[in-house]
Amino acid sequence: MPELPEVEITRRGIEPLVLGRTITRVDVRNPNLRWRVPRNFARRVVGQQVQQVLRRGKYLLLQCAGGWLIVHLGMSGSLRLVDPKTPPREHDHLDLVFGDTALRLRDPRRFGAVLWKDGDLSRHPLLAALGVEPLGEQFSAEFLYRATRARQAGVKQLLMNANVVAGIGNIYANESLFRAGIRPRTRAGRLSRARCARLVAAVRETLQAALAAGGSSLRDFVHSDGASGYFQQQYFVYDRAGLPCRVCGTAIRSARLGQRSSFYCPSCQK
DNA sequence: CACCACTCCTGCCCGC
DNA sequence: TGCGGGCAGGAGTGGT
Repeated sequence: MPELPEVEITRRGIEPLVLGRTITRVDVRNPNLRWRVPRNFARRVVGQQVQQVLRRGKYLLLQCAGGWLIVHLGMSGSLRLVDPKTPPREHDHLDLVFGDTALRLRDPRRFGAVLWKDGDLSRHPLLAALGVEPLGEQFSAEFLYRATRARQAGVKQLLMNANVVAGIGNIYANESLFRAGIRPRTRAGRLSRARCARLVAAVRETLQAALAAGGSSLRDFVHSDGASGYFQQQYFVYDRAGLPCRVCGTAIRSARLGQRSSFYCPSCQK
């Protein structure tokens, strides 16, 4: 599923092809996404020129002359650049057409979203409360230490709290905690400064490694319509319950934590 | 506030 | 072989 690295790779992939271009047509084949695409969507968006392609957490943001397009891929969404004449396949719900090329959203589960916001984006309710970027400078050991004080929840739940750090999903929360040697259930408020530092470094390394893996497949990822979807990686713990830890061989354990499946190595993580 | 359960939806896997 | 049931999963929403 699209986690932050996939969203960033998508951003990099579409940026050179949509930057400076004007939306000439919008085809909404199925408006029933996370939030229903309004009837006046096309009217507001056609004629807009894309000035910047940004990412905030897992939101893709296309800044246009008169407003912003906000795109979220949910858990099964993907954006591809296609020839607008290419017949849409099942689940290809929406096209943003830029003359001879189109951004096509496919999203079988329809947890994704496409929104238009007139004018300014600051204080938009979806973005206003988002925490720091995990790959940004503000996500530091000291930041995490302060953010975790007096928190009773497990550190994994805190890592996945977008109001603290934006865009860390279940897979990378699990993987980052493995890299940091910290168990998912560890109470956030009990983490030492040193462990916070290790965790911050681990999150960065994990996301960067995924970005590097995705970067190499960027061309396919963005251009080919037939490809299966997101880049595959080898995970240390995610979805590996019962399998041997890649580092020490101990069986990976799974546990339910805050409605989410968690995976950890009982030997490598304490 | 902090935390939790619930919700949207489909593909996939399992058991019968 | 086909079908029903259960489940995963991002993140907003609403309740305690």
